[in-house]
Amino acid sequence: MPDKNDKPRVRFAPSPTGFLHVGSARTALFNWLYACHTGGTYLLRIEDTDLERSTEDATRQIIESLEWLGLMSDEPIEYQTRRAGIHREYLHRLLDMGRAYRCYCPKDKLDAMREDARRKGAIFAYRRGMFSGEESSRMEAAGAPCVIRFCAPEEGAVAFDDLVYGRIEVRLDTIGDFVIARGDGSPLYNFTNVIDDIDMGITHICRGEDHISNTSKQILIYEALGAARPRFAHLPMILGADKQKLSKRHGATGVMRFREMGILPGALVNFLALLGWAPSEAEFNEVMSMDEIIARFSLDRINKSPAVFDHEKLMWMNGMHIRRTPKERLHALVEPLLREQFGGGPEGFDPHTVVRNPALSDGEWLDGVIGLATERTRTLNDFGGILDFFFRAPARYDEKAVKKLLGAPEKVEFLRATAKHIDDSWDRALSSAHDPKLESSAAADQWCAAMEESLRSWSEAGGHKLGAAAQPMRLALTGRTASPPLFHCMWYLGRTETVRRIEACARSVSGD
RNA sequence: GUCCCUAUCGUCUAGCGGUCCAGGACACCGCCCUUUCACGGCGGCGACACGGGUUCGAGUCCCGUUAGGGACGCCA
Repeated sequence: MPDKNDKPRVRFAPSPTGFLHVGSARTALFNWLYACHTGGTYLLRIEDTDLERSTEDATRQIIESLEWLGLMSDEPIEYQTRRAGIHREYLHRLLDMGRAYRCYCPKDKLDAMREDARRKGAIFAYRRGMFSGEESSRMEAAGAPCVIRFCAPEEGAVAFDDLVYGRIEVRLDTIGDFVIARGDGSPLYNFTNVIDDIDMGITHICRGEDHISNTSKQILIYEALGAARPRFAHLPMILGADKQKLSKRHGATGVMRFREMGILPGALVNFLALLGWAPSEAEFNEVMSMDEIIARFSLDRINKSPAVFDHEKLMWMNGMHIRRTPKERLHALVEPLLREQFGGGPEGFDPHTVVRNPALSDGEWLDGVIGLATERTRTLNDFGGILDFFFRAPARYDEKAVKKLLGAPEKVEFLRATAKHIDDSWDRALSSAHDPKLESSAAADQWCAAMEESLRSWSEAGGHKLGAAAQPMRLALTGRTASPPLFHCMWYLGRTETVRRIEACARSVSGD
């Protein structure tokens, strides 16, 4: 029996200063995938030590986003502000060991030194002793506020083997005595992050590439404390179309925005997983479920180069996921959207505004209609636009199409004759779909096939191709030249409404 | 400016010294299926940033150049 103790423990540690960004979501995802693949544990830690910028609202939104993506913590969520005792304890330990010290150097002096160094093209690394004269002692005696700095070694180098980037080495003379606690005593990121990772037993740290330069500082703290350092895996950045780091400027970047756009969480996860990572198969189906991704995932196949977020590909992938979603699930997702757009109470759509085939139950009808749109969508929000004519008769007809398809009186006459034929043969087509054992959608298919055959032979007998009859009818029924399959539209609209719409269109076009 | 990192089709990527006149996916363009749109199928367009090495042989290793990104906080 494998021991949970030798399994990886990973965490996602967002700071609640705004909504969950897709870049952060991708970091959370990779941690989660690694934990799932290895049978390890995935934790969530809210890094809210920056009281100025952290908000409860952001915390709530981040958790909501993670829940939606299915990336929730295996253990209760940790909040850094509730761990202050631990931070204090370690801070004193470093102070007692002489690996940290109080620094009274005023901010303006610091700024001047930084500016000076930059002008000379040098690295600014603050060192203990740079401000320790009389003034410093006086301030200390007066109990002035001071920051606490980590006492960093000055010679040699820190190195670590990044699981993605390989060996990274940084000279120690580029790292100064960095601040680990503010003037008010509250601890800072580079410190709390390390302490919490030690305390929570984190074995692998997977985070954005922008943290590479923090890593060497953090390793120094691990070493000062004699703690085992975790393995690091840095993820390449996600870029916008302009190749700049993805930000609000690039439009939708918040995870919840994608939900509003009608993106499926599984599609976003799938898309994000493939940004900077690819399975080992040379050729593979890019459309994958979470389980398929987990099974293939490994850190050593993560790319080093940054990736541009391709919105078009996300849309394509979302369409693929919509088509893979089981009927019932899709119905549950789409029905509220249709209801919102076309009205109707909790009991169903208002029968006075939605005229439909009375032979079908509410459920059969909605399932059927949603099924007609499914392969035509890229987002959940597309359903309404494709199916609108089922919920209300066309208010006007595509002008160019009217001119082309119904521009002559004889064409309008032919449309009227077509309506009559549909009306006359409706029930005959129905008899072929009579088998009560047939599922509703199969019955619909049979009726459609029968009706198509009927209309085909009728129009061919009159010297017309099927399309000559079908296209004007599509226009009459939907107001457009593009729609789901015509006979299915007729079937779900029902006999009365189909005939009514065709006549209404003929009247409207001929101006009487 | 300094430090770190990166560099294959427009985009996401496969490639871990010969099997690559570079493979797949999105997008785009044709054709097929077809009553329209879509789905699906088939085909096309399209890349190893540049220059030096190393090697019998380099997209693959090394060094430069160039370009891009990140970090240089009492933010995380």
